[in-house]
Amino acid sequence: MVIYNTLTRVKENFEPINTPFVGLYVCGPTVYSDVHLGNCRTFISFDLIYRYLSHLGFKVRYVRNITDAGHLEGDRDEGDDKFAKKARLEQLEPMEIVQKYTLGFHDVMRLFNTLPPSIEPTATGHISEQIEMIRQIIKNGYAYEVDGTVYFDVEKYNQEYNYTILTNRQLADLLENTRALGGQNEKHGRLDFALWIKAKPEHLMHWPSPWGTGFPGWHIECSAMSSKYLGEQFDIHGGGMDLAATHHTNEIAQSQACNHTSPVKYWMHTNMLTVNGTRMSKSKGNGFLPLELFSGNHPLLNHGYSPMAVRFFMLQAHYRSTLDFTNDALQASEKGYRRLMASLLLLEKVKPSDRNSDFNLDEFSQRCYAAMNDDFNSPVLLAELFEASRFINSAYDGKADINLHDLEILKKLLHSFVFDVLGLKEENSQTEDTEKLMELIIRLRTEAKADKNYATSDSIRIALKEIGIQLNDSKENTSWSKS
RNA sequence: GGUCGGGUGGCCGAGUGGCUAGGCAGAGGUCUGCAAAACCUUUUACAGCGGUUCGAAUCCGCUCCUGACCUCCA
Repeated sequence: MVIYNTLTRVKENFEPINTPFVGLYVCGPTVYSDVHLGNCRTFISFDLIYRYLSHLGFKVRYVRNITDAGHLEGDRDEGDDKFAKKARLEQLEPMEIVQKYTLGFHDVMRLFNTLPPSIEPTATGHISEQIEMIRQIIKNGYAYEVDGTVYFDVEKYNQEYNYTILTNRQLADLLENTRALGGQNEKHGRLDFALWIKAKPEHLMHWPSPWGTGFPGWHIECSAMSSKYLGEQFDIHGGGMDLAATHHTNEIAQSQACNHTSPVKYWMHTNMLTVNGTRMSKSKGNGFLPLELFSGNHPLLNHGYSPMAVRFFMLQAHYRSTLDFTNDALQASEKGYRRLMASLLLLEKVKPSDRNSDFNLDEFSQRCYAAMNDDFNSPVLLAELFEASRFINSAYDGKADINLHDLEILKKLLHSFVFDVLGLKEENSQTEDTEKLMELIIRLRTEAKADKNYATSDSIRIALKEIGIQLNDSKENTSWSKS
């Protein structure tokens, strides 16, 4: 299996540090507002990665943090804490904000059928670990304190290590291009960033520390928590591409400065979700909320899309490509998703043949694994699955053969890839009452049709269509589905 | 300005030297009281110019367009 490593900018063979164990750390959300769809894409991408690694038999410890403290507005190191600011706005305690949006995040993740991480640590729950790490960095000579605030000394660090290793930029260029930002008069260097920030009296969230009362800088939490749960060196660290240049660059620097080891073997970055070609982001205000998407309550949407249709939409693009979010594209995915699921249902009804199978299962299986082994290429996997889908439909029609042995293998294989690896699931969970009511309505309509009372049968069909129920007439019977 | 990507058929989106990606839409067909749904078959492509090669969407050069990061964001 190969994984594209941002660190080296090539696909590398995946060899865990301590196989079969795999340490996977993903930067989670900052829970001061609703997660938007772009955030979800990253977590769905890493859900796929987590699922596939597990499917291959790796024992994965998946750590995804919750940032619930210390995340500043802008890069002004004397800025407001995002939680405190939002809390004042909503007249709530900061931890109420954290609780509200953490629960909302989990709800959305559940709807998208993502597996929960093995550990979901919070920044506020690891203040002492962060303080300890900062102390060690100061002790090692890569940070300094100014009036209760601790800064990381980037230029000092860069004398011994390569600060810009992840983005391959020149430090000199960065120095030239850095704007005049807050806290500059305290900092020794323009690129220095805060590890610990002195709390002003009005700050709601603060903790005691060797440097006085304050709160941690954004980047230190991930360094502290990843090393605590995965060790000083672990296999995979992931996040959105937007985090690479600043957050992840600083994480590497902090860990190196603290432990003198490169913390991560494979850095993986997911690309952005775009709307009309522009990145979906909180600050631009062009973000979709998942619930708007599910309900269709948004000016850009014709109707609501189910979580699985959206998940399918995201899986149809590779995680390192930008993905453009349009109504047409979603509609296409919705239909494709239904088609795939329909053929899986049909597979259960395929009758095994005595003759040789017309489907080469070995080759099919190999192609599926080859797709995923090539840096988790889910679009190619889906293309393979649609080949199987076409075969299933033919076999169901009696136009192709599959023997009992192969049929069982095919079922197992498809279930593994569709449900376990891609994390898709059947959504048509109807209540018993609905099921019985629909049986009744369909029976009445069938009777009307038998009497050639087409006015009645057609009006039933049209009325159901209007409330979103599609009747599917076939030779033998009538079934229904949500349209 | 610096760094790194991308430009693929009506839309989305894979593919990195020769072999139909796939999905949706369109067209034709099967089925049907009509229709829808479903299924089957199927047309349209690699931004432009030049080069390397027996052969390039794929490698190289130039041009144009475009995105991300460099400032909080997955």
